[in-house]
Amino acid sequence: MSNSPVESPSLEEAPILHVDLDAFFASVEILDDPTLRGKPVCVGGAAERGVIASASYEARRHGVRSAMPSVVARRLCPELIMLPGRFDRYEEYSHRFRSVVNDLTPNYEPLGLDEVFADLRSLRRLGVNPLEAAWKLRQRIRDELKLECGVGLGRNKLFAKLASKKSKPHVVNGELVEGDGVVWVSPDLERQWLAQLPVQSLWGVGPQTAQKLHQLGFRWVRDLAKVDEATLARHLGSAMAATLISYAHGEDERSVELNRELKSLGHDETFAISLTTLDQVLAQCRHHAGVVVRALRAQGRVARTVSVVVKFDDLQSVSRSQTLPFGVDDEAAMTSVAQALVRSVELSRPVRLLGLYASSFLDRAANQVQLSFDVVTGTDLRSQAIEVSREQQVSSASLRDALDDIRRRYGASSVGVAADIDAQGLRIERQRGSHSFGPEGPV
DNA sequence: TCTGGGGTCCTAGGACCC
DNA sequence: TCTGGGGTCCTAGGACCC
Repeated sequence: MSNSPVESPSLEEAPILHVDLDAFFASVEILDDPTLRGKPVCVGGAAERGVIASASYEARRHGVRSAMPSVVARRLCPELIMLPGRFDRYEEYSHRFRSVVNDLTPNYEPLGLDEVFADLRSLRRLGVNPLEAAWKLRQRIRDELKLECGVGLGRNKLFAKLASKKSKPHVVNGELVEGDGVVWVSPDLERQWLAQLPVQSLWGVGPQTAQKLHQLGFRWVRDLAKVDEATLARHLGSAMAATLISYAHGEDERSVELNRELKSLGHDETFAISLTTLDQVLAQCRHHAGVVVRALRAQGRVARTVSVVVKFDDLQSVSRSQTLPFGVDDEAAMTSVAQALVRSVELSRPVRLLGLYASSFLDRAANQVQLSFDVVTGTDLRSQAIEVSREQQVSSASLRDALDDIRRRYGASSVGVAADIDAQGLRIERQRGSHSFGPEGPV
């Protein structure tokens, strides 16, 4: 992989830049504790159900990778140092990282904490050379943050991202090979990559889609360039088919989007020991609701849609959601809705994960106006104090309606079951490996 | 070896309105 | 009496990304 010096692209040839910090969480931990340097370090859950979120290159030499179950990582590397993660600290570094990018151009789009895409086209008037800008950016990140990174340049997001991946260090036969630091995808390289890359290197092709494509006989990006779109759409859906065929021709219309609005937020937890009683599940709903409403308030948002996800030990998951006529951001309301939703799920097996998510956001201020409007139409208000208490009444009446609605949607019988379970306390007992609950016997 | 927690987007079907 | 087609919103599930 070489970029000869004469091949210095113009902004038209390399308008999109992608930066990716190396082993971000693990690198921050090493910066904060230099005694970790040179050791196999990773950040992630150490418990039985934990996975690796970030691994130092020393850990990667032993085969440890992010998204790998921690038990596997420990087997591959018994001396692995596993750290729980300090996400506030990573966010601080992430802000500093974005601030350095912002000095180059404000036209950037973050992806997670450790990546950004930037559109360099607005720098045309300044006579910016993309390769020089990329090297300078990389050097500033090294100097000011003491973090390593890879930078990719390309005609679009597709190639910029493939390039930054290529620019990074990688492990070959247990040995670390330095990356190039900055990679520009020249037209020659585009052709070479489109011909030689496996389908799973494309954005959006994960294990499931890769398997489907393999079964259809498509292993390489070049194979996808010859496919009939309608045929592919029958197997992957129309959006995925159109996207992959575009990518296979080197086309990617995605723009660098500034100031993307948050669309949902939530909290979920995989329990080290699965929950086996309704009381435990309801208590977790309350806990999750607290986390979610604090995040909502920090964003100045209220959410109209509340969703819960329950994942069982067999990894099967069930979701329930309800869209309210008003937004919520208080713990009691969020807890009520979450608990009503979770009661509509048949909890006959141990619960491995519980998730609670909020979406369909409204501005907090807009929501108050709406609640006030409801009040004013019905009443002649004489004081702010009364208005506030009436708002609460309206809100709780609407909330009652919403809870009734959830019960209605899942039928009177499921309400009855839920009520019975509630009254008697759900018991899930292990009986010769199977589970039963309440008076109903084995399920 | 057996899969986290933060998110995004897509699909399909049903309800409802015009 | 039976029937249309499009648009929007909502719900459940699935796949993917970092």
